[in-house]
Amino acid sequence: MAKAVLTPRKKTIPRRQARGLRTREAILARAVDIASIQGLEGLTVGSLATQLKMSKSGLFAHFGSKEDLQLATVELARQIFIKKVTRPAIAAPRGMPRLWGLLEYWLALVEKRVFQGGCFFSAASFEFDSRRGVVRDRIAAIMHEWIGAITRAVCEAQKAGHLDTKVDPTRLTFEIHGIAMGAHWAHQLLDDKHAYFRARTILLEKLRSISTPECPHLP
Amino acid sequence: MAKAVLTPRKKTIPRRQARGLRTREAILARAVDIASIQGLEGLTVGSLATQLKMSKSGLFAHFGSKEDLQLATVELARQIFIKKVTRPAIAAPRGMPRLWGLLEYWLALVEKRVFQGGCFFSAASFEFDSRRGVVRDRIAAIMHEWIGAITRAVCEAQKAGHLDTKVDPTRLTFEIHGIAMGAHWAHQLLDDKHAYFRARTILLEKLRSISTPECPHLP
DNA sequence: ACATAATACGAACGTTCGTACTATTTATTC
DNA sequence: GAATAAATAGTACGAACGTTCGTATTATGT
Repeated sequence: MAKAVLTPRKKTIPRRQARGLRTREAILARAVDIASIQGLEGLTVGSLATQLKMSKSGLFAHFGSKEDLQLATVELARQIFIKKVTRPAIAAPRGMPRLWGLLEYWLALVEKRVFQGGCFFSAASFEFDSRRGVVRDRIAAIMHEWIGAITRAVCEAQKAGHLDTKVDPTRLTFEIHGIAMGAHWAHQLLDDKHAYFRARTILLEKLRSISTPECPHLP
Repeated sequence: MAKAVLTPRKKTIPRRQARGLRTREAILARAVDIASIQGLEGLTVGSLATQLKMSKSGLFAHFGSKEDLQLATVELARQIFIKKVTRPAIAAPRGMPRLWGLLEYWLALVEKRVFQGGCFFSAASFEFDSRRGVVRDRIAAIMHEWIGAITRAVCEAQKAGHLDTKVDPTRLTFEIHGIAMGAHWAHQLLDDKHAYFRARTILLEKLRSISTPECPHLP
């Protein structure tokens, strides 16, 4: 249970080359899915090795510790999130279109089951929110990043004259984020088939109700 | 790993008496706290026994299996939730006061850290939403119950003439629930000190905006 | 009081956990 | 093609996992 927190990491991991990097990728790809289903603690070296038809030791050699594996898994999940949500959204012009892009791609991410077990970060958030250590810190940092991205999009929408400047960006972000997370929850746990439709409707109406006449068309 | 799903539970647990029930209560009280921090899977027989200065076997004798322990833990969490949220809220008169009571007591529950690790059911929801089995089913059923309670309160508020009858109760519940869950998330993971204040403000303004002139005073 | 049942314990089961050390196989480099 | 380094496998470890069993201790009912 108590990790060797004091002993500095000794294990030397060789500088990986093409092949090593490929297997590492394969491992982490699987790890992200397992973690999204079983949680980052439920993600075990043994099950991961079995599923990939590798030996435990061969797999483990790619990481210095389980904590490293968790960290790397979180990192890949972040990359996927950026690729599927943040980046496509940034392709849209600053202002309301970009803000809506963030939300739409986020909802689509979970709806399309890019992570087998629903929203990776919602699950990880609630799994680690009462723990300590680098994994929790990293998850929290990424979520700060995400909240920051939404808040920034709101501010830009105000600067672009698409959104009423009287609304508090932090507060709006809070609302938006809660509703989207509620959609994930209702969809995953309660099998609410209309969860995403409802979330979209609510978010769209919310945004419309505070948008200016100059705001570009919303879907 | 693979549970004996087919074999019916054989283990005979004696009909508990005063003493047995007392220790069982003590076990479960601790279990709820551990589970709210470490999750229902992270809740282990060994750690539970150590913390209670009991033997593993003596503790385990109170339950037929770990699954039973988890189930009993969930059940106690539900009782606590009912005691601290549902029941006090029902003391308020039907309509808007009762609806607001549900929300206020719910937020207070987590703010006052009744469960050491934040919101027990939000954590359990995201931990089990991609699994199968009786534990998941029970959690989902309890959450359905809870959503039902809010929805009913909304309907009553409409019948009482406190709330605009044009609003869709299911949809309003969806919104409300998302925002409250977002508050738990922001508070627990991001250490957002204003999370509950913000959530209250948002919920109150939301309710005010759709309340009728006949609606009793909101806080 | 004595018999019966409830309660708790200690020890052990087989399994899996994360991790470490040593081989062996597979690439790369000279 | 031999030397070197990377990549995987093999084996073993101590601890913890859930669970079972036999036994001692405590309470209850007669």
